[in-house]
Amino acid sequence: MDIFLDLNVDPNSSYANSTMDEVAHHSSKRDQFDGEIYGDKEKLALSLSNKGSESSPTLEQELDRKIQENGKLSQMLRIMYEKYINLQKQVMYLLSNQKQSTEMEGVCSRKRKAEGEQEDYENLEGICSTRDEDFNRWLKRPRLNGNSKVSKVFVQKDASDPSLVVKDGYQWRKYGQKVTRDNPSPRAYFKCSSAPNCPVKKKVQRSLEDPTILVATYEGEHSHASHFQTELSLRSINGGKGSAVPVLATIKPSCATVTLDLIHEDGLFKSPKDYASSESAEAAVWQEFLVQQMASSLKKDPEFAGIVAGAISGKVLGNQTNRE
DNA sequence: CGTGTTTGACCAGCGC
DNA sequence: GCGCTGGTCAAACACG
Repeated sequence: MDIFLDLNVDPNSSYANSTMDEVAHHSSKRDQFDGEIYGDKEKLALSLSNKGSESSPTLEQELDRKIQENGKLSQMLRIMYEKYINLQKQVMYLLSNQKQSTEMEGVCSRKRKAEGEQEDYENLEGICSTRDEDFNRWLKRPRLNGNSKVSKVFVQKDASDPSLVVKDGYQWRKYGQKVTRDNPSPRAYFKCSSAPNCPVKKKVQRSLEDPTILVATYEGEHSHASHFQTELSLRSINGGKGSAVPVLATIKPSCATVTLDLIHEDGLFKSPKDYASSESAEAAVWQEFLVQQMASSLKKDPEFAGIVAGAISGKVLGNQTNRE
C-alpha cells in the first residue's frame, strides 16, 4: 500500500488529545466498515446476477436502486474521509512523541542548529503550539525570506526502491545530491523545470525514523499551473466532467497501491490545514474523487468485470426471453 | 543529438 | 581563521 500523505495538519486540531481508546475505536470502526464494503459488493453482485430472472424491471426502478446504492457509497466514502483525517492526526501525534523524546536525549546537531529547529518545528507545528515557550521559539525561528513558502510532504515508498522521486504533478530537474550528517540516506535536490523561470525547489530525503517514508521539502511558489491542472482545464474546456478539482489520484488495483496527490490551486500541495478552512467543499471533492477512483478500480477488477458481464448477458437473455 | 542524471568541486554560513 | 556542513554548480556521463 503506497499512500501519499501530507502530514502538515491543522495546528489547532485537537488530535493531541486523542487517546488509545479512540484509536481502538477507529480500528474497530474500520473492521465494521470493511464488512460493509464487502457486504455491499456481494449484495451488488447478487442484485446484478439476479436481474436476468427478475420480471422485466422498469428503468425507473433500476434508477432508484442505483440512487440508493450511490447513497450507500457516498456514506461509506464520508466515513473513509473521516478516517483518513483521524489517521493523519494519529500519525502526527506519534511523530511528535518521537521528536520530543529525541530532543530529551540531547541529540541535537551543533551545526545548522537553526535549520534543525526549523525542521523540527515544521514537523511539530501544531503540537508545540500548545506550549508557550516552544511556540514563541517557533515564531522567532529563522525563515528563509519573507515571501518564500516552505511546505513539507511525507510520501510512503517501498524501502527497496532507491529512487527519491516524488510525483506531484510538476517536472523536476535534479541538480544535486548530498549525504547529510544526521541522516545516512542521501538528500536529493530538485528544481522545477515545468516552467523556465519557476523558482520552486524541493529536497527529498528518506525519513530517519522510517526509511519507507520520503520527506519532500518544497521552497517557493510555482509561477505556473501543474501539468495535472492543465490537463483538468483542458478536460473541462472539452466539455469533460472534470472541473478544476484540485486532486490527483492514481489507484492500481492489481497491487493495491494508492497514491493520493493533493494539489493546491496554485499548484502546491494542499494540506489538511488548508482543507479545514473549506472542509465541506473539500469533503465533497473528496467524495467525488473517491467515487471516481472506486469506479475505475472496479472497472479494472476482472472479477467485478466478469460479474457485470454475466449480469448484462443475463439481462439481455432475459429480455429476449420476455419478448418471445 | 538533446535531455536529464550523476558526482566531485566549490561556495557560503555558522560555531568555536 | 579554521573546520564542518548544507547547498549549488557544472563537466562528464547515460539514455532514448
